[in-house]
Amino acid sequence: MNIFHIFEQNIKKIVEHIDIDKDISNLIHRISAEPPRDPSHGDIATNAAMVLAKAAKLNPRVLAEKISKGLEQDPVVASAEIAGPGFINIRLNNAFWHEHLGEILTLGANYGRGQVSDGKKVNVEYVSANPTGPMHVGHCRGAVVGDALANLLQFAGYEVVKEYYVNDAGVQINVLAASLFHRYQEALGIEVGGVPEGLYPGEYLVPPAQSLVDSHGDALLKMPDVERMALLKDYAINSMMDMIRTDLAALNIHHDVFFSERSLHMEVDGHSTIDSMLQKMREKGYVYDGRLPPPKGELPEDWEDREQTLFRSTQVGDDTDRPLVKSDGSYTYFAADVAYFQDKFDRGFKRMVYVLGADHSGYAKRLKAVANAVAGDEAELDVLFCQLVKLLRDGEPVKMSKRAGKFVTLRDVVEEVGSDAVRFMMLYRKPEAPLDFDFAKVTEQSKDNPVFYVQMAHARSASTFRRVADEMPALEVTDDALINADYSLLIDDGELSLLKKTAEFPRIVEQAARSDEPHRLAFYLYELASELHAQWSRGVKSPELRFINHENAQLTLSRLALVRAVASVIGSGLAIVGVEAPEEMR
RNA sequence: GCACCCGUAGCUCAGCUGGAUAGAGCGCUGCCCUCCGAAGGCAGAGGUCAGAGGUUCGAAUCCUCUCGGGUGCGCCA
Repeated sequence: MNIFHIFEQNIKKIVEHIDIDKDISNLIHRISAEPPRDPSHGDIATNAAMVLAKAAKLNPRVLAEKISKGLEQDPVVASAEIAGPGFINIRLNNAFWHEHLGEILTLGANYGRGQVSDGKKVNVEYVSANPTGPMHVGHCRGAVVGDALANLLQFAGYEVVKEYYVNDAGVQINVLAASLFHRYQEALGIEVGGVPEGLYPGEYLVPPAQSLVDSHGDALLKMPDVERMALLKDYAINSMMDMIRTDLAALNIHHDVFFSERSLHMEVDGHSTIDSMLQKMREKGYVYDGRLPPPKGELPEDWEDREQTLFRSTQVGDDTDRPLVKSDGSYTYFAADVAYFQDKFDRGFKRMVYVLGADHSGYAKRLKAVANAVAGDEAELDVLFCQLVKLLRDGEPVKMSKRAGKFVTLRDVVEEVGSDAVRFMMLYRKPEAPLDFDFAKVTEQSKDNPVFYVQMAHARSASTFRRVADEMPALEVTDDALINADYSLLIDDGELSLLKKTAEFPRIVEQAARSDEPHRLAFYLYELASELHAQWSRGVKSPELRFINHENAQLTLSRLALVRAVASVIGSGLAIVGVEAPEEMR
């Protein structure tokens, strides 16, 4: 399906038949077949001659001559010219591209699918915002990148589970419960004054408090402390997670699994998941009691040197060993994380992807260490970091004050600019680079705005089909008719160039999936849209190039086939990105 | 002090894991509809790829160092 792979294989076969004394088996993998940067160089370029020249003791151009002879045996190869330092530029004849168009249409939504993996289980964990309040813009980027990556991997053939790690343990949840209780008392009309220092001041706890009153009345006031606290915690976590799920749904994000940190701490028959993980790790020699050197740089005020239970992560690549047990005897967040990874591994995942914010960059090493200790080379772990998003309005930074509780929520952003614009813009940059997000620009309807530009290409395709139904009612434009159209009528340079761009899709998907870089898809979609708009505009100037030709039904049909192929690929791409592919712009 | 990320056109950024003359959008200079295919298209100007070494047929890309910017550095989650 990926035509570049096909030719790469062909080239490798040809090379094996060329007489070279030296063993070249360790060089073969460096041979590549790629679209040349400059399209005038042809359809496919290969570096084979340059890679092998030394071993063959031949001038690269001489070796290239031999390889190109072999390539020209292939009936679909129109020419194979030697250029520059020894590149071979391959030009394929139109018949090849025409046949490929048929393939795109036949495969439809499956074109480009399933190329990287054969159902390997991957766990993609993303968002994982603390359930102590609504999601703010800071969460947005990781959420979108993680979701698009998961879609991409799924499309590429992995069996993907989208997972959210719910940090529903620790003191923050006690604070949340206490904050809810404060609002609960307010809702009952009890004079409690303002929200005390240290509790969450946000108003988002007011509605859950009210519904707690509706369902329980003042029953909580009479409960024993322990019982009340337990109820408040459950209630608060559930309310917050409901709120978060709603926010995520507005961004077209739906996780398969919400994994509770608290469940790792819960004891069954006297021991928890973390207990047994610790036991296992102790047997493997990764857990010991010892002292940690004080941190470098500024020493924390309450630093005390003490013996504690440590994880020997330095043995598996970390900079320092990590504490597992706090001074009050409870487990650290890190301990839960080890158990969590163990759990993922036990669930059969061969690959774990963590999408984290840039402020967690220091966490990568210890996560990898954990993976190493738990799974050895049975599973791999990748960490993706998303840099910060700078919010702008007409070029001016949007002021946010955390102290006043006046941060921009994710919901604010989605409601203002829409899920499509948010998602596309978050992907229109590589994740490790900071991102400017200007409210004014992303809602603009012009080519200045990539979301709009790509969506319009899809809408234009759809409108072409609407129009042909209107203008040429006698023409039967069915899927069958398009698949059986006479593609040999497509000979215009612009049409061929559009077709070739479309045919790059499987390759882009593969590269993006292999490198965990969903943003490549967004850029590709922009390029493809641009090709379509360009061809459309040529039709403005030269009516004989229009997709719809009233005098020539056969030509119209074959051009519509091309348009359908483009729309289909844009549709697949946008689905991965998680953005709607509209039938019309409004 | 240490670790990770970033530095490419005036601005915002791509650059296909080492390939040919480094690309796009915005901005700038021109051009293309007297609606029914301009929410668009075409062309031009604009670069010491932060700097210095190294690796090789070949470096924006890999290695080392320097400079500049960001983030994080026990018992928080």
